Amino acid sequence: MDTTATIIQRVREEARRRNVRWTNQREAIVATFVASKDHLTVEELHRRVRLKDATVSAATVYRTINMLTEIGVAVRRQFGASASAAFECAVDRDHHDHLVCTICGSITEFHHDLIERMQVEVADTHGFLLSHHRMELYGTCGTCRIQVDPPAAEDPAPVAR
Amino acid sequence: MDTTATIIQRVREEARRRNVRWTNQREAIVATFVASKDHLTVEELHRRVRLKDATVSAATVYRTINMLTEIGVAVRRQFGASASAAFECAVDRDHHDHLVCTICGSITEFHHDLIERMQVEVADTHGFLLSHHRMELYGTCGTCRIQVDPPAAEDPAPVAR
DNA sequence: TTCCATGCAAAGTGTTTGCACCCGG
DNA sequence: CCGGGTGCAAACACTTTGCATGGAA
Repeated sequence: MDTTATIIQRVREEARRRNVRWTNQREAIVATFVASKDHLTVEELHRRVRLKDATVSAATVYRTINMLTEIGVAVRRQFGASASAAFECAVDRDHHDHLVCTICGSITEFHHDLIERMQVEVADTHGFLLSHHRMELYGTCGTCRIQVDPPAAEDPAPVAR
Repeated sequence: MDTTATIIQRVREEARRRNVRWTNQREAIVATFVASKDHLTVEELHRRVRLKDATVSAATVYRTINMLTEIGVAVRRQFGASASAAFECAVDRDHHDHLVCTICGSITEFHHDLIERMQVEVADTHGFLLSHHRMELYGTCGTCRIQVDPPAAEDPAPVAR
């Protein structure tokens, strides 16, 4: 089990190895990022970092998150048609895909080994050497289903599409 | 089997039903779009439309492709980290997912029923009511594998990047 | 002291929109 | 004619980048 501090330490060492300087801004950004367990947009990450150090600019957050993505500490995601990218910390995390609620936007992670194996098979069948994939399932989460679909539904069914 | 003309006719009727006017620009854009069997960006579609009618603006292509997407004639896709969206004609096409070659960018469509069923199952397990999904498999296509991985490689390997 | 990193603002990209004019129904 | 459609340019949202300055090593 890695504490936030341990992860930061690791990133710091990786940075040193690459002759990347360790600044206060990076410390603040990385600390905030690895402490966040959800999927963050740059804007949200910037907002949280500002609480610690109000001088950090958005440009630096972008530069830092890109650096973290390059060294494999962050993973970039792009959900739905949302314009902005979301990032999640990749340290000590296994590969997974996402279920996205189209009502409330909540994100649930899942891993399905058989699907993964079949994806390799599909790639194989078409002569592709699979390197990675992107799979997002969109729908209505349990909580929203209850609110959208009241228990005693007497309304005519909505037109399918 | 539907000819391009038949499809245009259908779109035209759908437009009339919605009190959407049929202009020369729309005729040109829709005709070009349904005749294209590949995945087009707006820029590429605009380029092709201009060959027929040089006065059509990009704004109109955006407005028209958005209209086509709304009425279900076009489907918007977003491959990889590419900034621009790709559109494909949805008329007379069944649902499918994509294999994308990360070397040459070629796109292969596929459908795997078992995967689809398991996706529903995954959603179910997490209390989600699945509405749609997005699945793209990235890798190296057969053609590129041969060129990237030459049978008898005598050249020094290029620096990875 | 040497460069990399930063903040700022400007530039870039892909897409949307306000507006005056145009034209299909 | 009437109201939606169009071209143009400006606005937009997100992200990157040039530049002068600042700070880590």
